Amino acid sequence: MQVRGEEQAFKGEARRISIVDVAAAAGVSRQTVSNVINGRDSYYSESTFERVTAAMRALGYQPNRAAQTLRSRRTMQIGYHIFGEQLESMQGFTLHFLQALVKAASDIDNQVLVFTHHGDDPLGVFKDLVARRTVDAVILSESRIDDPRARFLADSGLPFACFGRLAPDLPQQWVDVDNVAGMQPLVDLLVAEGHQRFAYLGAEGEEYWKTERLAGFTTGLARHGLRLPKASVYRGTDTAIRRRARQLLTGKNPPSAIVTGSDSVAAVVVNVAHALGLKVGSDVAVTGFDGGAVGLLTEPTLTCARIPVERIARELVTRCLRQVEGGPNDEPGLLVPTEVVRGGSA
Amino acid sequence: MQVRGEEQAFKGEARRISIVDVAAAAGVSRQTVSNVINGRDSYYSESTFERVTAAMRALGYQPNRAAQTLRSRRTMQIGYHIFGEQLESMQGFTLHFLQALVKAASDIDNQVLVFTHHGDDPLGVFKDLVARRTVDAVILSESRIDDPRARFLADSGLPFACFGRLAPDLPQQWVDVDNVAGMQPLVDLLVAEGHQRFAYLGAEGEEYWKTERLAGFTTGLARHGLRLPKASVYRGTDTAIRRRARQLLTGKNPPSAIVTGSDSVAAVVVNVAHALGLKVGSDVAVTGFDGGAVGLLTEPTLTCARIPVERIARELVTRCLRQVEGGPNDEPGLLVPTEVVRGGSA
DNA sequence: CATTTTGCATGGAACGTTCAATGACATTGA
DNA sequence: TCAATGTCATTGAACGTTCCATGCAAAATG
Repeated sequence: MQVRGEEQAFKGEARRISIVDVAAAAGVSRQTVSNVINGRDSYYSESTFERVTAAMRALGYQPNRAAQTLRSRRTMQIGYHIFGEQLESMQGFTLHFLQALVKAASDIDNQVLVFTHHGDDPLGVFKDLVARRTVDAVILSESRIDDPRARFLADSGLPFACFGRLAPDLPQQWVDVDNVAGMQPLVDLLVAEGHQRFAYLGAEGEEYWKTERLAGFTTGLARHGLRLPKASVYRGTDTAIRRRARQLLTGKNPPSAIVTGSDSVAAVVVNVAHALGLKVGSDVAVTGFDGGAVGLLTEPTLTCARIPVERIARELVTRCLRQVEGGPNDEPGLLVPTEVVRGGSA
Repeated sequence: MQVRGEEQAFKGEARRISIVDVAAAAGVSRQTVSNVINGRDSYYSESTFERVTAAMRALGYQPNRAAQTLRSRRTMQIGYHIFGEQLESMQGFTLHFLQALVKAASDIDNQVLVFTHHGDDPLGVFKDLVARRTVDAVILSESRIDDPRARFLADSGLPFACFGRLAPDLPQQWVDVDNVAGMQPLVDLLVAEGHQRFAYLGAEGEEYWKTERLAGFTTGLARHGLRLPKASVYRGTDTAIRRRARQLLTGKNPPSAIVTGSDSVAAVVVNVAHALGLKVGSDVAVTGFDGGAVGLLTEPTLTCARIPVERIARELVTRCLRQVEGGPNDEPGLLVPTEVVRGGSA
């Protein structure tokens, strides 16, 4: 029926060493080893701890996840759901965040399972997830204010948290970047450098973060008593941005600083400036918003507001797991401040 | 010690319905239900199959993964390892492939766990993976000819497969795009359209696929008795590509078709052509190589050689799992042909 | 007819861990 | 002194499934 290889054969497989082997080696019981593993430190003495850990190391023992899960009902796995139809401009960022998430999870001994919907039923994946309990919690990316995925998970009782805003009746389960406040330190920096004439360029589209970043910039300027003329603000496609940047920089009374809504837009602007023979950083300042790989590939590197993906990932993971443990769940949604990355472009 | 929420409390939790509930409802034994679930069709009759499936549906039963894993030693999970330091240009593609992988895995009831190395020990993740058996197999991206990860996994006995080439002593475990042959149909297409003067632009770097695509293009031309002058070939950064494209298109005797090594390079070329007032597709033809989201965002959309990520993902998954099942493992590494996507750019 | 095979079904054991209850012994307090 | 408390450790049971061996009637075989 079932063809079998040589080394892989089910029976022939060397019996994996288990907790009882460790117990025997250390001269204690199963449960004591278990207690040591799970750090229930009031249940064992210093000396047994030493002996047990020594035995574990000596035998190269690692607890079996399936057995732990079966008994404790914790999978130590977190689901991460991404959309199928991601904008090209978002893909780099999504991967960047995914890495941070994997890191944050593994720091507390959890792993990340990736899901994406396919087929007609966008919630199908989640139904399965709920029924089989193959993850302890779920993290959603790009959540909208009224996200059907969040709604479904809330109803089903599976703990979750979102990267993005969420409806006010689910006030606890989201973490997002503070786009508005995030612009302030950049503005402060530019003003301190003596810049007076500003322009803003951003990607087209009605996503809230795009409008927020622009809003953050204008209020940031207002704090310094400066105002941004309508003509100095533009949002459009990459090509349009390119054209517009050239216009701005070659026009009379050009801006001394161009603030952008994302690193990729900033990269385009840097390119245009170069093409015009301008020295970015001295002739004209350019700032970005993201802090991913793009900003490191420009010449000079970008000065930008960096989205602290590590912090956000950590925050999402802990929020999820707090729910899993049934801990208090009364913290509000969280707006995380950005960090200023000082590159050479401003 | 451990604070508990109301609904989440461990004891208070409604007992999940298990295989014995289904067995009782259907009036058969545990084992029979198990046989039905696992499709061991020679062990049950048509009528019991009906009753059992009816009972499963009625109770909303889904087998518990942890219990299955514990007993059968199969996690139904595949690990996917990505590098931390991915080039910006690769990120979009990596995510694209990840989605295909998740799809391919879930089609055969498997899930994908993502790993990335962090810290000093790049193989640490894999050690853990091997010891805890939290996945049945691993898929590696961007494997090099002599990849230490592959070497380690081969030694440890954990089944794996790579997206990319691999050393000849591990001849079975890789799948890759046929970059050389992939260019041929594009060339055929362009020649059939009457193009005679070609140019090639590609990204800088020594990765084998970059040189292969260029090689594929020149041999493709050779088949039609055409030769590509040295001056018509260029590889460099985005900015350099932009400059070079402008040179080519504004020079005398400009190429009627510009073939590129990737969609993102093609997008840049399309941009330049637009800026020069040329109509892409009629004034000048441009082709890409990838078939991801980038090519759909240009105007017109790109004609390109599409990397069949779905096929590659499927192929990798089946190769892994065949090893897991101990089946024959004697197929050689696989070069997958590309598909031509006819956009408006050529 | 006796025997083997086939089709279908069953119950006990095991996978490796954590939960829950209990125990032995030393220390503290009245 | 005796009970109460605290510290450390142990044992039996359970989590929910699949493996393994076995059973039994009907069908096929010699």
